[in-house]
Amino acid sequence: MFAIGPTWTTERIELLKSHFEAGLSCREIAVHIGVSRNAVIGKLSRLGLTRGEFNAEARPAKKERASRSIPRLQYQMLRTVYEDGEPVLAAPVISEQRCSLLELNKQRCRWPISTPGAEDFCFCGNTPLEGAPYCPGHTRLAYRSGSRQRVARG
DNA sequence: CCCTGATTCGC
DNA sequence: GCGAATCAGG
Repeated sequence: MFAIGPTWTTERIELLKSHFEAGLSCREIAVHIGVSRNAVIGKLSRLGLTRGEFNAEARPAKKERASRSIPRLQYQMLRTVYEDGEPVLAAPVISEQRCSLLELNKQRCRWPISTPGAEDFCFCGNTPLEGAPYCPGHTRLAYRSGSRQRVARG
């Protein structure tokens, strides 16, 4: 396949901004592009596209960060090493009704089927849940509630 | 308890 | 500059 050298290419950045402006969460953007959530946030911050960047201030140091203190960090790390042990993989959700942005409607799952450098920017287009922007399968992935997206299930 | 956003540090 | 780690809030 195509070996991706540079992490953030122009297409990747455009995709990042597109999804960011589309209202997608950093985690969703990350999983869509194929990078980590922090990578997306880091790049966004570097690009100056942070969502809380209205004023160039108003948030210097609300409570002062006591250097590298390790208060409740341990439990988070334990959770990570116990639960997470594998990278996030794309979901094998069957999207036969893929559609373009123009064809995207309320009756279409708006899951960005986009590849870094792909010419065919499409969406899932499946029937979404009531009140949900994604279809049941993608909703499960987008909002990993109840069970994590660990195992990929069709 | 889990997730999301933003900042900071290390490479 | 990129990514992971860390902190803080919802």
